[in-house]
Amino acid sequence: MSKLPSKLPPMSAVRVFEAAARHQSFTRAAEELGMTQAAVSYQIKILEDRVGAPLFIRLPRQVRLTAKGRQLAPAVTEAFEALRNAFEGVEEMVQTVLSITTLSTFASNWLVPRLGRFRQLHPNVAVQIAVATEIVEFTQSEFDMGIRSGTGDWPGLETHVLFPNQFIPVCSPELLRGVEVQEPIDILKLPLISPSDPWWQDWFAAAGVKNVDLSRRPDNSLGVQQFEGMAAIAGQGVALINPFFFPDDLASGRLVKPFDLLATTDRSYWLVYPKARRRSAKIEAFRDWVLSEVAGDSERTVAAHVKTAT
Amino acid sequence: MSKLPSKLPPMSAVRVFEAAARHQSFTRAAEELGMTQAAVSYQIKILEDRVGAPLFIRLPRQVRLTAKGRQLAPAVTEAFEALRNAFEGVEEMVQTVLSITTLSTFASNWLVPRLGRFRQLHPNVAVQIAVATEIVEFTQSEFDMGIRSGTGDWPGLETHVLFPNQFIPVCSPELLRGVEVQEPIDILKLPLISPSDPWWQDWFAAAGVKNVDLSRRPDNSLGVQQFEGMAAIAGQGVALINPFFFPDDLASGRLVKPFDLLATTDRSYWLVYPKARRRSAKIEAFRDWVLSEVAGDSERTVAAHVKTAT
DNA sequence: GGGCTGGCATAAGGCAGCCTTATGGATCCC
DNA sequence: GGGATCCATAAGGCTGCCTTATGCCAGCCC
Repeated sequence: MSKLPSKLPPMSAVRVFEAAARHQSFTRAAEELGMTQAAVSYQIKILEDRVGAPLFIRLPRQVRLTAKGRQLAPAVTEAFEALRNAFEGVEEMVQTVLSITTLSTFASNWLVPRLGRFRQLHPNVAVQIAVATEIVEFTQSEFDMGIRSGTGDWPGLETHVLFPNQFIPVCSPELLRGVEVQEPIDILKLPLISPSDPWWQDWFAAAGVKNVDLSRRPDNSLGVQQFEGMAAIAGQGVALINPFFFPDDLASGRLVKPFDLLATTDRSYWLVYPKARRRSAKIEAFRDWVLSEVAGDSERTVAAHVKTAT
Repeated sequence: MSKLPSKLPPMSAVRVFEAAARHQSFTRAAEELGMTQAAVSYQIKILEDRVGAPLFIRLPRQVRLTAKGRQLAPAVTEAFEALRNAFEGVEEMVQTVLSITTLSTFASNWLVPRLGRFRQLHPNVAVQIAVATEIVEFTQSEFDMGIRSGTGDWPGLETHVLFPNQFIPVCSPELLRGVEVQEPIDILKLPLISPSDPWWQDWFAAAGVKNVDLSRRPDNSLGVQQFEGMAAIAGQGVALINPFFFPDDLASGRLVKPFDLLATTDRSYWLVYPKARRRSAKIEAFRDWVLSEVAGDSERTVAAHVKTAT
């Protein structure tokens, strides 16, 4: 006798009732719902049994709501209208909002500067960018896509490689003035922005310089390539950066490469998203756009190399 | 691209989502809905596929709504609340309102005078009485029960006989004053309330009086036994009435029976209702009460006969 | 008035969707 | 570290729902 939430009747039957009440006709309700008239009749009967009273009076060639039916119909229609609105709102959000988790420098030095072009291509998609320093699990977050650095073996994810994780020392042209830098080892004459960055060891190794001890150098480590690049541009020292992130600064000469030697790694930057959602229109759109931008980068890089070669 | 009403997702899944969102837990939602946790997980996944985005983030030992889920949950809960209210309202109406179609005299001279006792027995049931002169089809109306006169062969209906349709001439004692009424045929010395009533023929036949011509008498026919009884009480003539309808008037002597001869018919009064709804509590209550009242009538009738016999 | 049409009811039958059981993984807690 | 809690997933069975087919009833039209 307590106030049990009085189990709701089967929702499928309620939905059929709603349509039938609106149309005052089982046949037309069946059409709207894409099922047969017999199915509507069946579902209405289910509901009437459940409620314990007829909801329609069966007249020749038509049905009419009973008092109980009339009491029920407006509330049910209203409730379904609310549900429809709610789901439409969410579905619009699903289609138009694309949230992506990225790495800091990728966001600031690659993605954000280009986003305007994506907006022009897809004005109906709003991109929400979240910067994360650690890899974000899709199962434990609500991002649609992600930019990651790694080797690309993430089970369950669709992956697209963007460009390699490679490093080259850069600095401002002013920093080199008056300093003789002929061999890679000469770099050590200059201040390093992040001497504790392990990739320095790799670069020196690639340059044939062994046993470099950087541990005693003052560590100004900024942690984020973007800031290291900015520090280098400001003449504060030599930074080890990924040239993909500083194309304009390299092209304009704000940053110069004392040596054309790249330290490569086994890691790359990847665009990833859950395999299960690879069919989503907004995800396809963003993926295609990112890949086309990357392709443009490569062309420009090739062009730059050609120019350098001449 | 037009504004299609964007098909709603399966309602069963929505209902599960509503409970899960409220509890922030699949397990507790399953308990509420009386199903297993696996079923909840399954239905949520259905809905997420349908919506195209996750609605819950799966965290260790708990789930949390995503932004989309949070957008959806309140509206869905509200809609279901409205549905619950609507169905509760109707169900209360179903349980507490009993509508019955009756014959006019049965209502005025039998049912209404006794209804107070039913109300005392079942204060939570409100009886709505509708008087109809013709038989009302249950399939084309919304009555719970009916009082009918007939032979009781109505397919699909549960029937309970109440009392026979039988007739006896009655009049006010004043009408007999100074008139010699020894034999049935003497009735003809008195004015008849409804001489065109065919049952008069049957009564005279039962009394052994043949070929009575009442066609030339003025027809004051009132059509309704109740009124005919009232006219008789007022001394306007002899009425042919069913004694079950005038127990008090007969007991008090406001109406007297010149002869103790009943004209019987093959018809009776019946309490009927659709077989399909025979389990309804209010119907059972009303049926039991009516039958007990009828049983009381019979006892009183027997008592009266005994008294007459002594 | 007889055929035709439109609308709902009902029976039979088949398939799919839903639910259950069982298990595994992950984390929290004692 | 072991147990408990909570969710995901696979396998499998059953039931519920939908379809097809048919019937009935009443109105309509020629």
